[in-house]
Amino acid sequence: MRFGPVLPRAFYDRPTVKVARDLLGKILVHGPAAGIIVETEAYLGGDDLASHSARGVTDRTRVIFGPPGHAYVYFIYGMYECLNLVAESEGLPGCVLIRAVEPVEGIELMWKRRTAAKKVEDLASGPGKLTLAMAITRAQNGTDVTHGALVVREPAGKRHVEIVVTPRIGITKSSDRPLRFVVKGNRFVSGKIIGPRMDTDKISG
DNA sequence: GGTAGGATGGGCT
DNA sequence: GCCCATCCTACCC
Repeated sequence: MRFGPVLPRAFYDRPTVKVARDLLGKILVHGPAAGIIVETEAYLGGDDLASHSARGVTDRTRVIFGPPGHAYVYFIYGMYECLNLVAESEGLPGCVLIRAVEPVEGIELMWKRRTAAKKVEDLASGPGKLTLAMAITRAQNGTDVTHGALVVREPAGKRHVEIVVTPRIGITKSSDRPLRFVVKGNRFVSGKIIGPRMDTDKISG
């Protein structure tokens, strides 16, 4: 087997910030396509007004309040879809937006799916780009990511990842919180600017 | 190297 | 009717 075991539900059944940090370096797999997760954002419950869950349970947000280890895929700006992984115990909101992966398998397929990409770094360096590259759509909304075609695996060999913490991208509400997590120095992250570095030790949860 | 503006449609008030 | 957890192109240094 090319990668390690699939992450179990217990991995996701924890505080959202911990799940977001620990997902860095793990392998997102969808069928023949796979990539190393290099950038995530945490969307919390409580007073996090940037979260889709902030206005309560609706048809769209139901999955965020459901059991951990499921995919929340939403449609944005009339054109794109974004992948989240649900954290926290059932009944509590919390999810992790996957913002970028470093392609490792099915790269030829990704080139076909991402006709606008000019270099490898463009294939999946953004939440809308990676769903295109990996063919993840709203068809996967609500699916269980602890088994099946869409899963997250441990990497083949464990290695330490250094994490940079910044504010989240593209939001206006609750925009000052240190809830974006990036693999330090990785060139497959979204955008050109990593953003202001914040104090990792101040993260709680 | 950089950025401004448009595409495009679902969710919610 | 307004607001988006975005991306791409055109255009300008």
